[in-house]
Amino acid sequence: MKIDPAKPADLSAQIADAIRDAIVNGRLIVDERLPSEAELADQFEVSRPTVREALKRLAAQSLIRTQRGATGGAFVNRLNFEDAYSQQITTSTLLLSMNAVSFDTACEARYALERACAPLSSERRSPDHLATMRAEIHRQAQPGLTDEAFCASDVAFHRALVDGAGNPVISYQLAGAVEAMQPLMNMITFTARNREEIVTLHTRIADAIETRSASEADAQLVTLEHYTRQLARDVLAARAAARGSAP
Amino acid sequence: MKIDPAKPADLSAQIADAIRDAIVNGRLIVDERLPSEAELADQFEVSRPTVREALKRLAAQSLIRTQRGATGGAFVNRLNFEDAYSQQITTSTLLLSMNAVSFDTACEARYALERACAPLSSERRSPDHLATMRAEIHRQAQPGLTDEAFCASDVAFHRALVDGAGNPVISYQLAGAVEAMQPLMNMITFTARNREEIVTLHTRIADAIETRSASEADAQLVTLEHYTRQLARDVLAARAAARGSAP
DNA sequence: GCAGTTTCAATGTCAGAGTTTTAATTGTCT
DNA sequence: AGACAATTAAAACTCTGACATTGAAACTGC
Repeated sequence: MKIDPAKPADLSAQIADAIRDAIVNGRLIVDERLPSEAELADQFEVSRPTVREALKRLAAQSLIRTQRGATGGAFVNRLNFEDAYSQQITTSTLLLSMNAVSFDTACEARYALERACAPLSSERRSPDHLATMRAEIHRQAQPGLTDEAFCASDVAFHRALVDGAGNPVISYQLAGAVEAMQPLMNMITFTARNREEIVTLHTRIADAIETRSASEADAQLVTLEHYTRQLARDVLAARAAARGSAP
Repeated sequence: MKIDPAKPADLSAQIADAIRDAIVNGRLIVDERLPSEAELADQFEVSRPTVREALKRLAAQSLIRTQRGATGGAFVNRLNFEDAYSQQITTSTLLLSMNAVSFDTACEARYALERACAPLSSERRSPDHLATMRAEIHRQAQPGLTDEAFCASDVAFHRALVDGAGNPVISYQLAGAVEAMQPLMNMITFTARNREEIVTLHTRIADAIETRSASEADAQLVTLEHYTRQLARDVLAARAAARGSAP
């Protein structure tokens, strides 16, 4: 872990890569303390600011945490699901917004993955998950709700559905897909009439999960997917028409 | 974007957050150039090294890229799927290895998500994807293959299956789940006898995808999942027994 | 024995300077 | 005029050295 050929790229990037490698390959274990910045600077034969830049890179990925004081230093971080969630959500959001992924593609991915956990959720959901779903449905039926709040509630509902599967890996994988779509969903502003339809479908899904009928849940998710994608097509077509005539 | 209360945490973290916010919320667009380090230091009223640490944090997440020279500077990066893949794979790998996620849980997640894209893959797979799957199956049947190479080929096979769905969002979401499991898979070293069984199942899956029979592909994936999980249980039980008697 | 104080090593931050890279500009030659 | 070479300038990259801040451990006084 002392390799550092001064040839190609930034020193801080090379150092960060070396340390990251050591962590991923298990040469550095969780909660182990790295050498102090001064010692690292010595080892890699660079200055302390350069080492610090490398450490900041790792901190940005939640691979290490730092602590000040006499017994402080940089420690290998135990990556928790929460940190991973938020990273994944930012990344997914940017991927969707910057790569011009069509709403249709994102929608397909989301529902494909969500349907995958419907059977598991039917089997394992706790009363708590059901209560959350019911509460969100109730909120979605309130007439005064803003579009943003409706979409947030929509996300919460689907998240409860996913979490009901009781598999943190699936929850993690899906967090990005579901939450990252919220801004796109907001663009397809739902009218009051749309909401009724969606609340109906959500209710049927919750019913199916409650009675543990996986196939029914799947069927209702398919309906919801088709409905959402059709809605998006209509909105986009209307906008295209408006752009064609008005301006 | 000039907020910076000197109260709670690292300045570099605060600055990085501020800029990240600006990017995510679209106040900074792709390929837009940030102010130079000196100008940023001026704006935020900190020193240049502090600004640099903040920029390195963002660079670690592929949110910006930097370029030297007269027209250089920091530019908002267009996040591409490749960068997102590798980030996701590191994160997933660490999540699995450090959080003591059971092999069973990881396996369940992987196959649940993979089954979700079997119908799409059946419908859309190109001859190219089929060829890759066949080639990997052929490689897996070679007797001299090391365990590591077998597992790598296994990953390549499943990746082709996922990519066949033609949905980059799904591919991205699954890259972590599939590739991150490789180290775990390596621990469950396959004997030659196991390989035969797996090659048979892979062949059936490829056949099903080729003939576009989604239900058959799904059924074979279920079989493969059960087989893999049973295998893992056996290996773990054997190890537990060995630990109970020998040492 | 315990409360308060001091010590000290570590990170956080700063100022200033030199180095390297890169592109645009300028100048010269054909 | 157009093509190639030299100059210039802006920017990131790196270093040195210093000071500030923090927090636990050692130490002191009672």
